[in-house]
Amino acid sequence: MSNKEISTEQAILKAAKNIFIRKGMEGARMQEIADEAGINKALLHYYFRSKDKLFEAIFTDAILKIVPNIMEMMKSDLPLFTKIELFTNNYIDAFTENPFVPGFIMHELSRDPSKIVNMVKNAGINPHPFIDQVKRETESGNIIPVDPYHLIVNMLSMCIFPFVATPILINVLFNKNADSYKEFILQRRKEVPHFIINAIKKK
Amino acid sequence: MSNKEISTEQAILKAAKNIFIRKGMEGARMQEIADEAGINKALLHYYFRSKDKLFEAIFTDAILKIVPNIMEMMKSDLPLFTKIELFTNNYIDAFTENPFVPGFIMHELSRDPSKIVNMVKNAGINPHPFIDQVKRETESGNIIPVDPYHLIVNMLSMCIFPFVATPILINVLFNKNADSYKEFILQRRKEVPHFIINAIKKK
DNA sequence: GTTTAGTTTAACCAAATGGTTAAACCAGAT
DNA sequence: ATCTGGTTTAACCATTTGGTTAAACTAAAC
Repeated sequence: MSNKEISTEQAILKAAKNIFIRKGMEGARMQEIADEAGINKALLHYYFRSKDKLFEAIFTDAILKIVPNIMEMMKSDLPLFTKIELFTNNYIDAFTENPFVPGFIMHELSRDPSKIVNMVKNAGINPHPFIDQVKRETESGNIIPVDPYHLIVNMLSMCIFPFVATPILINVLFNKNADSYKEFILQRRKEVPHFIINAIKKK
Repeated sequence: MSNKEISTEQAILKAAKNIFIRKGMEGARMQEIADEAGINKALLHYYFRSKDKLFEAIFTDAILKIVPNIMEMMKSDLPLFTKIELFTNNYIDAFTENPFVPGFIMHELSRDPSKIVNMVKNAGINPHPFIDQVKRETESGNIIPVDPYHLIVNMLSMCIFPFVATPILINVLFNKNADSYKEFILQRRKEVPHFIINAIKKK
């Protein structure tokens, strides 16, 4: 495997990522990807065999950017408020570094839900330790009572949605000021856990 | 315009809605829509001229299901906590009645952001009365200090995301139990404003 | 019955699409 | 120089796609 081969393959992956993110699986055209990679279209098939397989490579890479360490946090014995901070910070950090991922996954979620569902399940995500902990804290009277399922969904919502809705937020909320939006996203890291903890903290 | 014509047009719209929601604009095939409507494909062009125009009709209808009365709420003089309840309840009710809308809009948001941005702006959505109100309440010391932009985004996130992420939630959180998910969605109407108000209410 | 306007059909069209093929190219080894 | 294996190319392929066309159909009006 020569150095030149890695370069062509990487060029394809990079171009495919750009096009698939912008156009989705159905909207992306192999010729377009080849053009962006600066190669002959037949090479896409030489290296990746089919459009499906190329897409799979990009998509799997995207998913793997967010799933792995969430599990460790879910299983740990850390205090609830610390967990909430870790959970939200982990997600927001991962999305800040890879801002295309949430929109990409949500886009594919409507096109082919089973694939994403299987990948998330195969990653072994198990929310029950966290759910049990929220229940215990509620029963002990340590927090304002909250249904753990709603708490999880609220946390996910506030982490993911702002990245998915970027164009709307920039244009409607921030008057087309992308810098304001960036500043806003940086603040999310602190504001989201703060908001969530305030919602359940006894005073 | 005969009764028969309305029927063919409606059959097309109904079938197109189903297919566009499932497949998106790029993934939907005119022959497939025709098959589902039980008509000859040429009729799609006879009635709607092109795939774009047919899609436009479906999409505009979807957007109009959620935008209009949010404006009235934003401009009113109601107390902040009441507004939060109205805002979240309005959204959740609209999505409960039209569960395809959030996913459909999010899907199109990645494909063609400018269209959605323009539609939302043309609807005259102006968040500033609400933003000003949150600022006043914060300065008066009536609520826990919260940045109004983050508050708005949190509210939108918690209203919209659970509908977009339906397949993930049903399969990962609710063990494929669609009835549990439905129950969960019904609870959202009360849980979301409750959570939000708890987060900013002084105790 | 004929005429008319609207609706529908089957056949057709040109372009686009993902993919295939075989030859040319390249560089290292002999 | 030739051989070899890997890479790349241009041409080609069959199918699909959104759209067009002209004829057939339908029902109401006269």
